[in-house]
This record gives sequence, C-alpha cells and structure tokens, in this order.
Amino acid sequence: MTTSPPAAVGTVPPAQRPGVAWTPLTGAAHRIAVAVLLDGPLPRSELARRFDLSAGSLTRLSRPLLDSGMLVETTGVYDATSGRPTRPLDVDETSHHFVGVKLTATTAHAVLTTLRARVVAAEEALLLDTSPAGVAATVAALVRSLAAHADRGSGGGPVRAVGVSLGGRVGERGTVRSARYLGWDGVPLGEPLEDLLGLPVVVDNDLLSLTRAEQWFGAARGCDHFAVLTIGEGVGYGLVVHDEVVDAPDAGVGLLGHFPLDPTGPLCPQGHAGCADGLLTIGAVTSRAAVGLRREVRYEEVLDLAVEGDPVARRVVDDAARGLGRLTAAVGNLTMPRKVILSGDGIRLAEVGRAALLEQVAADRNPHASELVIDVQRTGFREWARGAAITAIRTFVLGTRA
Amino acid sequence: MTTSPPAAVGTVPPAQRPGVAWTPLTGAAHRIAVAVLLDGPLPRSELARRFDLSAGSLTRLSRPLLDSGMLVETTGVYDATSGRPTRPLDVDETSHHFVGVKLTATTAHAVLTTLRARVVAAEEALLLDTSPAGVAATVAALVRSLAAHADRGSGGGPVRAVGVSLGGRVGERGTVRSARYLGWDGVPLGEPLEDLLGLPVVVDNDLLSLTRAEQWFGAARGCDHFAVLTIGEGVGYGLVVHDEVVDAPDAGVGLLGHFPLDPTGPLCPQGHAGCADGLLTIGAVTSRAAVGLRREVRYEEVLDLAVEGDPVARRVVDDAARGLGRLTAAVGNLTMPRKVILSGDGIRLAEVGRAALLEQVAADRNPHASELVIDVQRTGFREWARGAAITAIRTFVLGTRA
DNA sequence: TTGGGTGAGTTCTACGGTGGAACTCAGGGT
DNA sequence: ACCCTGAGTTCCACCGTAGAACTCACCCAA
Repeated sequence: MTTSPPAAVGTVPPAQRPGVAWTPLTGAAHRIAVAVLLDGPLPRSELARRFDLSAGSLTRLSRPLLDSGMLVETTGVYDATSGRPTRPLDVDETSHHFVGVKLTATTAHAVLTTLRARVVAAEEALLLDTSPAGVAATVAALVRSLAAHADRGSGGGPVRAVGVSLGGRVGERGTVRSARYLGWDGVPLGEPLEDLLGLPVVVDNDLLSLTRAEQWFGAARGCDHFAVLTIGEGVGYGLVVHDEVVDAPDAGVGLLGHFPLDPTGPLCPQGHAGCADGLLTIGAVTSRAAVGLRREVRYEEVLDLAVEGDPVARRVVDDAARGLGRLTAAVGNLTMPRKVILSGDGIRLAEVGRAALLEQVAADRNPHASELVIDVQRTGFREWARGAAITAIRTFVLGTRA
Repeated sequence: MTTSPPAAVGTVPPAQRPGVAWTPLTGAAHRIAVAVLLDGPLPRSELARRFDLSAGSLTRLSRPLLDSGMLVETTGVYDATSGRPTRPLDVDETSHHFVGVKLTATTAHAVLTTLRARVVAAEEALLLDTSPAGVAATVAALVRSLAAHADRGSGGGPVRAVGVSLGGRVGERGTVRSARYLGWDGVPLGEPLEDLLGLPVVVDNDLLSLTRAEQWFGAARGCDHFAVLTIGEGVGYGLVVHDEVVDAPDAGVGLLGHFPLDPTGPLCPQGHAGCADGLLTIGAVTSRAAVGLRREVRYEEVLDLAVEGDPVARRVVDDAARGLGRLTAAVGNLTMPRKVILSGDGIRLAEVGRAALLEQVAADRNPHASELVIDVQRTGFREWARGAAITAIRTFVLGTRA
C-alpha cells in the first residue's frame, strides 16, 4: 500500500538531487542501502563480506546509489589497519524527513524525524473530536506544521511519509479494524489522510510499531530475538523472533491483559484474580494505593511515596513489580529471547520496584537458564510517536509495512 | 557436519540409478526437490507458481532431477480442470532409508523409515551399559540390524543417514554437551558412531528433533507458527516461529519444568509450589495419587481410575490437566501460535482430563483472542525415534542439522 | 625521499540462472 | 472434426555475479 510516489507537502523542497527511490531497488542493492541506513557508515569491503558478494559487485551496486545521492561517501574515516583507507558509504539522514503520530484517546502526539529516526521536532494536539474526520483533520494539521518546520530547516529534505500508530487492530490500506480507545470499528484512516496530505500514510498498531522501532533504531538493534513489554494504561507485548516481528492476529492488542500473575492478587472486571491488568497498569496501581492510603493519588505520587518508604506505596509497587517480574520471566521462559525490553508510560515502576522485579524474575527462571537481559527503557509519548515515524521510514525504505 | 558422502552399510545396495545428491543442488532446484518431498506429487505448473518461476525454468530445473532418478513423474493423476493434464513430480520414498534412535536412561528405541518418514520397522534394545562406548555399540547394533532389514526389503534403497536424539544439549559435530539422564557431559557420540557405521550420524536434542518432525512430517505440516508441549518424565517444549524452530541456548532442555502453574499446588524439590514438574509429570501424578489412594499406583492405573470415577484419581488428573491447560494458554498468549501440539508419553492425561484442560485454557485465554488449535497427539517411543529419523532425513536433504 | 607492503576499490570478461516468446502436447467441449 | 485451454518444451536475450588483473591510497622502513 501507499506506493504512490512521494510528493512534497507545503513549500517546494530545497535543492534536491534527482533521487532514486528506495523501493524499486533490486535485491542486492536494496540490502546494501538498508544495511548502510541501519549500521551507519560502512565501507564497501565490509558490505561485500556481510552479503557474500565480490568486491566488483559492490562497486557496480554502489555506483548508482552514490550517483543518485541516496548514499554518500564519507571522508576522513580511516581504519586502524594498513592498506588503502576505506571510503565508507553513508546515508544523508537529513535528505528525507518523516512524521510519526501516536494517537491516544485524548491526544495526538507527533514528531518530525530524519531518515535515521532522529527526532527533530515534536508537537501535540488534543483530540477534541474523536470522529474519524476530526482525528484526520487534527493529524493533518500536525503533519503540515511539522512539514513546514522541515522545510524551514537548513537544507533538509522534505517529509516523505507519515506513520500513524494507535492501540487497536489495523487492516489493509490503513483501515482501523477496531480501536477500543477511540471507539472505532472498520474506519478508513490512511487513505483519507493521504488525500488530505498528498503523502504516503501508514497506519499501524502502536505496539508492533514500537517493537519494529526498537528493532531498527532502538535498544534491540542487532538483536534478532527479543520481546517488548510495556505497562501504562494497559499491558502491551511485542515479540521479535528470527529477526522478524511476530504479526499474529492477536499481536499488539493487549491480549496479555489477563495473564495470571498472582492468584491472591486483586480482582479485575472479568473476575480474574491477580491478572496483569489488575496488577500492573497505572490504574491498578493507583486504585490499590488509594484504598490503602485512604485518598486519591496520582501514579507518580505512588512511586514517589514508595521511594520515600511509605509502607502502602511500597507494598503496592513491589507487588506490581513482582507481577511484572513474573510476566517477564514467563516471556523469557516461553519465548526464549536474548533480551526483554521493559517500556511504556508506567515503566518507572520497574525502577522503583527494581529489587522485587529482579527477585521474581530470578525465582521464576531456571537457575540453569541462560542470562536474560532486561532493558528498562524510560519512554514517553515522544517514543511512541517516534515508533510511528519509524514505521513510515520502514515503508519508505522497504516498500511494505512489515 | 556429517558431510561425508553417504556410504551403504551391510550388503551392496540394490540396483540404484547413479543418483544426484540432494545437498549440492542449487537454490531453486533444491527448493523444488524439498517441496516435492514434503507436499507429495506436485505438477511443474504448481511448483512454478509456488516459487515464482517461469514454466521454462521449471522444465530446465526438473530435468536433471528426473534424469538422476531423484524425482519421478507420476502417471494417471489428472486435474479436474480443462487443458493438458498435469504430470506431477514425486519422490520415490523407498529409494533411501533412514534410521532414527531415541535414547532414554534405560533403552534405545530405533525405527527404520523411508525418505518420507514412513516407519518400516522398529527395534529396541536395553542400555545395560550407559557409558558412551556402550551406548554407541548398542546403537550401532540396532542400526546394523535395521539396515539389514532395509536391504532385504523389496528393491528399496539403503540407509543413508542415522539420527540419534536424547534429552540434553547437543553441540557441534555430534557432541553431547550434557545429558542428565545418561550422566554425560561433553561426550562425543556422533563421530564414534560414524566411524562404527560408515554412515552420516546426526545427534540432536530430542525435543527439537520432535518439533522439526512435526513441522515436516507431522501434525504441523504447512503450519509456520506452532508450539509442542510434551509431558512424560519431564515437561518438554518446542517452538516454531516464522517456519523455523527457535533454537535458543535454552531450547529443548526442560527449562519449563519450574514454570509456575498453581501456587496452591504441590511442592517440587526446588521449593516451587505447583510448578510444571510438580504437577504435570508422570512422577508427580503417580505420587500425588499414591498419597490419596494410600498405595502405590502406576500412571496408566491412575488414568484408568479417573475414567472409572475414582475421586482421588479424578482430582489428581483434573488438577494436572488444569495445570497443562494453564501452560498451554500461557504458550498461546505469549507466543501467539496457530496451534499447540500436546504430546509425550504421559499425554493420555489430556484425554482423560480433557474437560478440565479446555476449561482452564478458556479461562486463561482472552475471549477476544483468535482460536488456538489444540492438537493432542498420542505418541510413544516410536514417534520419538521417528523424530530422530526425520532429523537424519533433514540432514540428508538440507545438508545441515537445522 | 623513495620504494615495497597492504588492503580498498575499479574495470572488464565469462558464465550461469532467469524470463518470455513461440511452440507442441493432451485432454474436454461443441 | 474443430477449437479451447492449460501443461510442458525449446530457444534466445538479458542481467547479476564472480574472478582476474588492475589501480589507488596510505603506512612503514631503509
């Protein structure tokens, strides 16, 4: 989808070489371009080794990429070895920009990034009107504003594509099949936005988007087998095996919410005792704390109180952290990843309750199991939006949403 | 490994065409041959569609395979459609035979199979001497006996490779890195056996072997995302994602044994309450039943008593089945497979306790989750040995153990 | 200063796998 | 007897690749 040729939005793009599109590249040339994008400046010799190609083939393949300006030769980077110095190939990351928009029930968070997913600017807007047309209008306004920012930037390239992520299932051609928070069901979002903006728009599930973002430009670079767990309003889960995101029908839509963690724990609306939703989410933590503290509290306040040693907050936080540890260990035991990335808006829990978390992971892991790297990533809406931008980058570079 | 040219064992092989080996085939020809092996007779036109090749390429690619006798043209199979009838390609599965041997603490179970993993004969031998040399001698005797059987068969081809599977980690070149049941640690098994037999020998973990067997010639044919759970002396687990077995360092060595299932359940030696080992294994079921029944009982007897309505046996079986249901649901929730295959020597539990099993799976699955196919496979040692044979077939066909 | 060593990158050619056009083949339907 | 249809064949042009022979750019040592 969204294979229409990228068109600039807003003012005319600054002086830009003719440019070869990434998508129609042949197999080997495409692999080379992607490798350079992901792994920074790389000399032709390294690329030849990596893809098992001859040096001659690399010269042949890289020339049109250089001629079109898609890749550039970096200068001044020398290897420590003897022999002729390498002239590594690199991408000019500012030659293309992307906008990522993360939709929540109330707000649209947007970022402008370069081709390498470096965030250049950020904006957000309240979603006063959550009708499809209203959301599309808000998103379009954010994109236009950020695109204008990109055009004002010092010689940078225009916005090439837009990524939109939300909690819900997304089908073909940018259609939102169901989005609980927005109350949508079978709503076309990508195509109306493309019509409004004249730009390719990719709509994707927020968790799959974040997971792919970690894979390409995040904490899981170079790791072909990892999982992402997020806690916030709900519990999110993404899985990458064999260097590919697991995109099963159930992926990314919070089906882990009722994973049993502690049968003595609090009840959830569906009658489960101590399931993930009833133990780990921001709402679960604050409402448990409120019961003990006999007053309403905000999430950050509970965490602060726990740090200060308040017994109620400490207990609530540690219980939740133990639950998260159990969930992390279960993911580790059943999917056998090298790494689990803990993330989400409520993930400070994993820092405040770190001891309880690690204790539970250790208890649930087989002592003979190989080490499981647990990587806590403080993320906010900016990272979710960046994930959406990376989905747009992937579409631009790969030609598909996957 | 085991790339030495296959040599016949025992008598001279019966009249055999020159034969092209599977392994040095080029990419496309190899894919075609494997597809024909796995998916039965296939016409060239179907193969061309499947691999996105032109009809001309298919003629070119299939000719040497037919000339060498690796593939044969089947006759008399016509499509229902109009046009010229197809002449599907097939393999002559009896042109090559394989031996698979499953090692337990006390016994070596062996089967002789065709290229399509059809079991032709089976034998077993007690492992009176569990020293590496003793086991190798026993295995070699079994292989020689079955190879002689293959030679006596009506014009069938000789044994081409041998697969050995056991519970434990297996390293490079057929070295057993650790095998709890045999008390081995860093024991070379594959190479001594190759020397004894003059045949390629592949040693593999029994669970990965069984999982790959289900993938190629078992209940998971054509399914690119499934899990295998076995219960017996221990709890086994294998996972296939993106059509490839997850071969992490922890795969196949029973690390799920202490997966928490029921915190009110019985204790295991490591102090876990209600972990998988303490609830699901044959030993756990029989010892719990023995406590309630005030006498020693065998596993099958417990299951029979449960069928007859004995309250103690019923309770023990249902508790275990619920635990298995919880484990199955956890696998489903965390790895999102299309199918979970329940298997192993103790799997009759899943039939006798079917209601409790399904009830627990339903309770732990999100009601909005997509359907999870639960496939209970009554397996015995014959299937474990067949799994080992399929590992040998894979090595013969693919040239690698994976 | 100069020449050799070294590994990066280029040029050119032979080769092998591929698609596609034009063809034959073997059935069914009218 | 004729055409239609889809399977399979033959042949040729094309394209991506490896490999050999080459140049290039730097370091080092005499």
